[in-house]
Amino acid sequence: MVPQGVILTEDSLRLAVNYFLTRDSFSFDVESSGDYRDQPHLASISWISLATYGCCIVIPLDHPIGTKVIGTKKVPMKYKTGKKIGETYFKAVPEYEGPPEQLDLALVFGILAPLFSHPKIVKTGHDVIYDLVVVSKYLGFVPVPPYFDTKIAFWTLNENRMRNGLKEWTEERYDHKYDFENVGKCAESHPFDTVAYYSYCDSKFDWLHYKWLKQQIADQGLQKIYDLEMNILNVLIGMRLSGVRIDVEKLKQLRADLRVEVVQLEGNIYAAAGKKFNINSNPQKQQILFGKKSEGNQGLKPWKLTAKGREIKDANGKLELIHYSTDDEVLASYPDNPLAHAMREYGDVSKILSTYVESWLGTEDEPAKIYDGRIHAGFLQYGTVTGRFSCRSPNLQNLPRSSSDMGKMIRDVFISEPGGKLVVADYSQIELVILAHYIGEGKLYEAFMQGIDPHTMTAAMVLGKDPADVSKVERQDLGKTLGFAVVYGAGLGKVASMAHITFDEAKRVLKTHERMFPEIHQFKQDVLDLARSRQPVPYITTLMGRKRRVPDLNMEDTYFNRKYIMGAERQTFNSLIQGGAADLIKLAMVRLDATLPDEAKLVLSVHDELAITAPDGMVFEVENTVREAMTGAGIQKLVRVPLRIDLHTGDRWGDIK
DNA sequence: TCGCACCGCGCC
DNA sequence: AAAGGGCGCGGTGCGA
Repeated sequence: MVPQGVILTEDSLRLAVNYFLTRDSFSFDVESSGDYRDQPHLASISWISLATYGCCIVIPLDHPIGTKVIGTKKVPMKYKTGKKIGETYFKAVPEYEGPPEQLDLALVFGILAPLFSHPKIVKTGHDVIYDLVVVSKYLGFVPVPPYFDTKIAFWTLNENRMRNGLKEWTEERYDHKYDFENVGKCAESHPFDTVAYYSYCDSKFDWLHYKWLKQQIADQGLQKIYDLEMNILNVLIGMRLSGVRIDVEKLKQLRADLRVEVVQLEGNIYAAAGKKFNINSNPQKQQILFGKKSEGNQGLKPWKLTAKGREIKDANGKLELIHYSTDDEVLASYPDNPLAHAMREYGDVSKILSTYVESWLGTEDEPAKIYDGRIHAGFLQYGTVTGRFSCRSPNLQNLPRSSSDMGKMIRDVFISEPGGKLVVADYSQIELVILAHYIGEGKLYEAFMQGIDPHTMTAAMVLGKDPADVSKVERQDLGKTLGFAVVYGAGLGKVASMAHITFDEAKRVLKTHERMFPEIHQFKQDVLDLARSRQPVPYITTLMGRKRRVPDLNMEDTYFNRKYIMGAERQTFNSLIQGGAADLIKLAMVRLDATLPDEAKLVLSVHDELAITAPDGMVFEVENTVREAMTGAGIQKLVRVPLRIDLHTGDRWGDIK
């Protein structure tokens, strides 16, 4: 007889695990507790549940309370952040009986170990990387692949759907709701039986979804891309566990310096405005900049609408000051206004201080994002519609670039492991490589084959010059801008402002581009036609078979729909390119993980860039491994244009580039 | 008090 | 005539 439900004895646990060991797959889920539940490498585990064919067990490990209410007690009131409101405010909460005696944690993981180390049994979960990282700590090893992730599977099947949570899908597919109190957020405060049922359902339904998803992935031709995603899980677990090392002292010094600077810049603003106001408030900025001079404001003429403002204008609504933008482009358009100037200076520094310094170091209310001298950011596979990773807690994919002073200071805080170096490699022109790969013969392709910089080639063709005669500015303004225009679908206005030319000039430039690169424009049209030929929902597939569905491509062509259709066309084409680049970097990561020496670690992935920390004595070996992983034959075979990387090695991220 | 919309902005 | 693809996050201000 195989046990079911709550497991409180060693015998029943052993019986259950013996049964699980005879199956080919199981799903599992952990409930964590403590202050670090959003940091899986630190989280404490209080429950674990497992489900497979005909069996679902729930193992409480450290639940503090029972089920029966025996009275009420008063506890200090707290904000959701965990901070106490004060010593004098209390609220009454139910008091529960003591919990049943629970199995010893070490014993449980000792018994579960053969299951998690089994090389044939699939371990599945919902956002399973979290659970895999949590149990790694208790098992003493990272669970052995193969893995399956139901969240990533749902996303692979429909990357546009925003709500891919286990709860949403369980309600949708089984019309079953089991979480009425957000138990997962704070399991330890809920009665024993409630958590037991919750944990049971998490595993049980994950298991049911798994069986369905597995088939769907295969049926929809997505096996190859899904396998790639699953192969990366192991890499991401490693990145999450090791994190990236931070020079905390340097960061604290930077905080001190920037705080002083921000105070000074605030003072400049108040002086220029002639009064104090909240500089971070847009409405107040709009009032002061654009309000009447006679009322003590600057009386500047607003000219750029915000997104909301454009919407209102389109609907013939009434425009007010709050619908006009105060962004940097606008501020820069008043070069003679001291307040606008002061605001620009302040914006730079305060943004960097709050986003990259204060929030990492933490405040009284917000916990720091640095633990043990490392940042353990989360790289999410299901975070984008194109197949790229997103990154959060904190986002390490949007640090200011080291070409600016501020960016250099921030990136200098990222350091290698002691006695090692950071090796950073990025693909050069990856998006244009993919474009040229698809188009084949043509000037862009030729440029790559001859080793000519593609932006230079673009500028040369549009200007009717030899590439050797193209100036730096022409390459940057014209070549690069047109590259963006192609890949992102930029319009006239954007091209004009990016290339620093007039509207009419932009029009001519785009016309010339179309004449000189007809194959690019033809290819765009072909991509859209192919996508539209797929019905009921149009889609494209990337280099490795990833799908991007674009329902709006189907909209009826009316005046009002026009902008949505054109937006959908830009998304479609960009997804082909951006998604292909994502395929390549993900494949490179898998290849790298398989060949990198144990002493070196992949620590960052930023779209087309990888960073690895390597011991001093192994730098040369690691560099070669990275080069082979990113450009070797096994990956080069995917594109007919040579893949190239720029590779740099240094002590700090800021040293590089 | 909190969740959300909105703005603005950092990156590729 | 006009059209910027993909993210996460900090801050403000509003309304539930």
